[in-house]
Amino acid sequence: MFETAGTTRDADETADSTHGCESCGVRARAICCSLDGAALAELHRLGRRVHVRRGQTLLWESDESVLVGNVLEGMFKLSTMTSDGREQIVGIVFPSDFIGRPFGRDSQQTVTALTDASICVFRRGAFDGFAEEHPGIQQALLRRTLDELDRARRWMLLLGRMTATERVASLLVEMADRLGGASGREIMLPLSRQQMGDLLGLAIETVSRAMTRFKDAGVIALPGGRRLAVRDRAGLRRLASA
Amino acid sequence: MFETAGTTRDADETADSTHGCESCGVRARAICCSLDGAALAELHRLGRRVHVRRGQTLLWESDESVLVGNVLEGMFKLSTMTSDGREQIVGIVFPSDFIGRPFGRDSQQTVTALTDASICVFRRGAFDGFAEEHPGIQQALLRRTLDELDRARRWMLLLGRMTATERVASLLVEMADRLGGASGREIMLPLSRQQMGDLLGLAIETVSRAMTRFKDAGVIALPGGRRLAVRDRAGLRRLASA
DNA sequence: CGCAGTGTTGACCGATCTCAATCCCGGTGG
DNA sequence: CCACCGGGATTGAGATCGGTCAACACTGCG
Repeated sequence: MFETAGTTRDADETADSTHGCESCGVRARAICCSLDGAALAELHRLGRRVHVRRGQTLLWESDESVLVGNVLEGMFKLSTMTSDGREQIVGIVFPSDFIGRPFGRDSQQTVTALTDASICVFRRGAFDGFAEEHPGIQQALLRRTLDELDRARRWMLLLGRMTATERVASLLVEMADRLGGASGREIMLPLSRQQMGDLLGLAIETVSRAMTRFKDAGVIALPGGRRLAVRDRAGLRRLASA
Repeated sequence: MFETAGTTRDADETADSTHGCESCGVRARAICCSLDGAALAELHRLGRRVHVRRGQTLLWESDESVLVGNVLEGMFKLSTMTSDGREQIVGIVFPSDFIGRPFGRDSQQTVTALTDASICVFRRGAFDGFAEEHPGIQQALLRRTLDELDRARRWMLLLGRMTATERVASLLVEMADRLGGASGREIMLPLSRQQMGDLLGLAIETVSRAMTRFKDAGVIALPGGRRLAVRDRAGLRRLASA
């Protein structure tokens, strides 16, 4: 579900192209790492850097896919909704990850910033054209998409077959792995309880109850708000089973 | 979830290469459609045609991904399991679809034939090497994988947020669209009730109950066994909501 | 200090699961 | 032609997990 750890900084809504790709923080990890100088310069001319605020939506489900891009800083959620408004988060996007649906088609998900964020965006048509000319980009995208598909399918097991306890524990383990580093260290959850519920297919209260049970069992600590520290990683992993 | 309609014929377990790609039934739709004569001949030399029986497993979850291929005839399921044996079907594979995980990595799913089937298989290493040399293949794979990812994510909405009724109705609608053609026509479900449950994240009894409710409501007919006729497609679609 | 938004807790309800009995269809053998 | 058999499918009864509704607590901020 999660791809790469990343940090968030202040952001504003201006667009600029003042920085070259050389200074780009995700240069080595994003799909552009497959490009050499000339091609990179060409791609650079097609893109611009955009800052978005937490909560802002970049693409709407079933609208035409007008833009694609790389995440530079911050995190996004991908979500879909039923016609009556039930929401399911289908992916979390981290810095260096790719956003949007290249090659025709409507966007199948809504893309919303979970934190203030900055991205390097391209008009979809222009990007498609560039990709046609540059197999390296398609190759990089392919590998990324295959990984993403594996992750989505693993999540289907969670949604279809796991209990609430297992789901919440799985999420916390993944969070800790991604954001936390050493055990015992405190991390800041990037998701509200509601968003955790939307990701896990659970009601907000069920998420909350599971977490207090884990806290009472001494497996985690919740110093308040979105702060989390994993006390017993093995125990938590056991609760996640899978 | 489903990609292409297909038929099933008798099959045996022998492998052969007697037929050229020209006569291949999925030539126009599989990823090899991106190849010209010479490259196609080269790929043909790497592959062989294999027949498998219903129930036979090609790849096991978390084993090394040793082979990939194109489905010629028949259908497969992709599935994952929890450590204690709960199963989730994460995809159904139809003729002309691609099977397996190219580019390193373990297979993340078990691939099992739902019907007698035949496929055109390659050793994964050999296929990877070929793909490196032929961007067209990677491009075709990319488009396919993007579609598959969209489908997987749509299914996540079903698993995470839909009721049992909606799930079963959604599946039947999709089945009818894929296999049925005209409304009222009878189709043969490729899945047992158990497999429908494993795909929908439901207990077998829940699937069965939903179907009899649909039958009693006159929306579908169940002439017995795996046979199904959709009587009121609009009504069924309404039950599927989404 | 109070307000608003978020998170927690409790009580209750209902959808879905589980367990178990029965049914039905297709195939087999007498 | 029919009785029997086996496996999948259906049906029923009861248990349970998670959802819903509602009250309350906490946190951060003006």
